[in-house]
Amino acid sequence: MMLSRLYSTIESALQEVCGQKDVHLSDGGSHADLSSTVSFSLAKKLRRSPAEIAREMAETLSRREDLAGVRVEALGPYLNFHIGPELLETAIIEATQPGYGSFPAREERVVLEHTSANPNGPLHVGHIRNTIIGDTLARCLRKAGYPLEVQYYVNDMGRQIAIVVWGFQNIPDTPVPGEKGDHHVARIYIAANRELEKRPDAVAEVDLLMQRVESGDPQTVREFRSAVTECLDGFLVTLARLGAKHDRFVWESDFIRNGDTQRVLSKVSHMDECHEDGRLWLDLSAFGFEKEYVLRRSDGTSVYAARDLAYHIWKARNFDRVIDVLGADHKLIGAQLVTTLRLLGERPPEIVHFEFVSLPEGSMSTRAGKFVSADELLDEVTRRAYEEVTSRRPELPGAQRHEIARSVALAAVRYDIVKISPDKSTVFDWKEALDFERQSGPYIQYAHARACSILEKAGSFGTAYAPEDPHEHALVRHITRFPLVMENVVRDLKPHLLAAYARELADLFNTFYHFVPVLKSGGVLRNSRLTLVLATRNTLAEALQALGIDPLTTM
RNA sequence: GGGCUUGUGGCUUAGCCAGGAUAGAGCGCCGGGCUUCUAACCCGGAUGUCGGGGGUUCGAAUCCCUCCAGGCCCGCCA
Repeated sequence: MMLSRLYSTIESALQEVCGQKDVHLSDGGSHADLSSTVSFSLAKKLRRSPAEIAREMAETLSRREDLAGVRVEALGPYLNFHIGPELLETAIIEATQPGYGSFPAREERVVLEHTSANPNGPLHVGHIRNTIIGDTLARCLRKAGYPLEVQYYVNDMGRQIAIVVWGFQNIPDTPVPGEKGDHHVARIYIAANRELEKRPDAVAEVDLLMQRVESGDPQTVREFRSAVTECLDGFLVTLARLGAKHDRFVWESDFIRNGDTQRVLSKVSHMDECHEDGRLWLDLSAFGFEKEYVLRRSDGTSVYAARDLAYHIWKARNFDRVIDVLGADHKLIGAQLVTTLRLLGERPPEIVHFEFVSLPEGSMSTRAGKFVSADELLDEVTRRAYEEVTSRRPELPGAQRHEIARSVALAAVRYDIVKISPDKSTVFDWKEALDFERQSGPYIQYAHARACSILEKAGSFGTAYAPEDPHEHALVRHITRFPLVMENVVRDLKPHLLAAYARELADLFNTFYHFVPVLKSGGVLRNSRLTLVLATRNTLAEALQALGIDPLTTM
């Protein structure tokens, strides 16, 4: 908080001094805490050299009361701001407190939808990119003080589900002992698709199921519900293993049953863009959409887009900020949805799109049975983590080794996914998934565990702030930036920024650890270093928790 | 064909929206470091036309145009 307030103080001081709004203020990199390149743009206006302007501005700014505690200096054309020791000391002490990086409670109610995979087979390594991005954002939003509800939108009446139901009716099913519901549903779904390819005539039976479920035929509704529930129960187990929790599961069919879909369709029918020719569709070509946005079929049944519209109107009216995490394949439909909601005068969602995860042999497909399931991934990574823990800490009891392995595996999986910017498509790689070294979740956990170990051995100590080593200063500087990073993550909805921050903090701590003795130092130096270790430990823990990773105290 | 998006050392990637100070990392490679607070660690080295070309600018990985390559989308599916 302190640093972000300082940022705006410096910004307005600069604006006053140079008389323009854009003051080119940015992170000072390795040169300073903050720096400005405004002298370049002033140089042209004033017809004087940038360095000269910077020097004068530095003098003026140095005399300002509101910048007390900040050292301003000109280095060539650059205007550098160095935050003074008193301010840093306050920030470091703040960083030792639980909840560092959190903000006071806010009024704005937020709803975040993530994962929402079709219940026709287990979550795979593509789906969990959605889960991990979504859950990390959820944790960050909560930490940032927002009242948040996390929702899973259950697509319980799509064609895929009709195929599953048809499969349960028509495919001989031999139970597999110990098989999870979602894997069972996938087995039926894959077999049903194969069968339907052989018997195209049976497709009409699937269509009939879809009509019956929309009209509310009790028997069909029960069969759909039962298939979906079986799959969803499997999802719940996987989601729990991933550390992700939804507050509410919203069933798509509810928006048919409660009349919302009908209501939105009748509202839409009065729009200028609306056309009815048996079907009901919107012409959004004025907004750059070539394709017709069909909402109701000629047989009278609604299309996914119509139910989605009803769902989003419901969210818009009950929350102040609506966030969806969706795959890149939903970009077009998402943009159409946003445009339509705007035309209807409803609050559109902020959509976080993530690009696809594919396998080395090509794209994943539940229908074709070509996917690596999240359960498989977690099992394998946990197995490897257990091997690793056992070879490093053979003296620990088995139960504890299993517990550490579980946490390490989750850290590896979550971090491996969240560290990559969502707009990069990726290829799933077992070697990378099983890597517990640098730029991994376990690496950051390890730094945390090391800090814990020092603090445990230290016993009680007095708080102090007297950094002298460059490694200490670097650590201090990074720790004080944490609240700014959290603010950026929830503003821009970019969880990978937090992943990068945590890894950098671990890097700096490990270097500090190597070069700077803590327990062996004495007097105020020892207390100062222990305070810094405590601040690091706490900041790492806060960041790890926001990433959904357990801050292990030993590993 | 049209739209969206990505292209940064051998591989993976940050930085790009809000243009500036030697383009950061990791893996792999080469060479070092455990009688010292947990070596899942640390230090040093080699490796870069920031996809190609043009433009804007005092200054471009970053902005604009264009071309090339990959991914996604373009259904009365979800």
